[in-house]
Amino acid sequence: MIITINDDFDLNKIISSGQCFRPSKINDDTYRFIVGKHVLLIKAAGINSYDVSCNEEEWNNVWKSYFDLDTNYSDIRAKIEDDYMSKCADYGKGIRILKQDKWEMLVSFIISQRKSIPAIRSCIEKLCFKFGDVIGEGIYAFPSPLQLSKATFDDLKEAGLGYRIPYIFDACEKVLSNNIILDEIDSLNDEHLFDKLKDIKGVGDKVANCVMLFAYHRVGRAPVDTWISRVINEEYNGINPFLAYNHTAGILQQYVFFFCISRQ
DNA sequence: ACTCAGGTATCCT
DNA sequence: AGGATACCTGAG
Repeated sequence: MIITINDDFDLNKIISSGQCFRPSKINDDTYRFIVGKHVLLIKAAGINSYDVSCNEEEWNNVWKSYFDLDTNYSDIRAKIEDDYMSKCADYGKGIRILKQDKWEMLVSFIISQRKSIPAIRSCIEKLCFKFGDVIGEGIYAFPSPLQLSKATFDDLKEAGLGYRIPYIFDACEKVLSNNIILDEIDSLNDEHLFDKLKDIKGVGDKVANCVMLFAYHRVGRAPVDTWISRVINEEYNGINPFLAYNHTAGILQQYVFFFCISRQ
């Protein structure tokens, strides 16, 4: 099926911007995304048009919101009045903030601490392969809380999780016991959601903000990692520029982050 | 062999 | 409250 997207949309930048770990480029022009048990193959098919492997119903019900297609990113870029931020936004034009699965983001960003992006990807794929459902030929879903909770300590050690293993078990336990209901806490305001996520072991400020931005779509949150911290110090005299952007801080953060990792 | 990676918990003051 | 330190493991 051919679909049309009239706003910023760059598949390569989206999967390279550090917000997701499983989506991949599977050949010269086709990209693969996975949401739950849905697998999407998508490739450019002309100006603003794309060839997608799903039908219209699935596109409307699953992928439109996943790609955040109701938000106008070119408008957001146009309103930036800060030179450094504008430079990053021009460079990152086409990035969108994906609306990803809450559990997957929680686990993924707990794993992400003190790991390189290739190492994070490798860990996550191992977990999917070992504990996730088969959803296609050689394609595995992200494991559910119950599926992950069945893993042994040694299983997770083999997957390369290291000292994060107890963090993952704590997340499983809190979710399975309904101590934290990931869908329900979506109704909380930013500060309360932030605190709730940080109740989970291994979730600090940065991970909580990433989960909020990439799963709960709290686009006002701008996670501060080593790259962003460096930018704050080197470009903004130690004063966090994202705090001034109430409702688009997270989007700008992605432009800046992508700019940084692309030029390392 | 060696450093560093999209941080966090813990232990200080 | 804020600073220092240890931490599993893989990629470069």
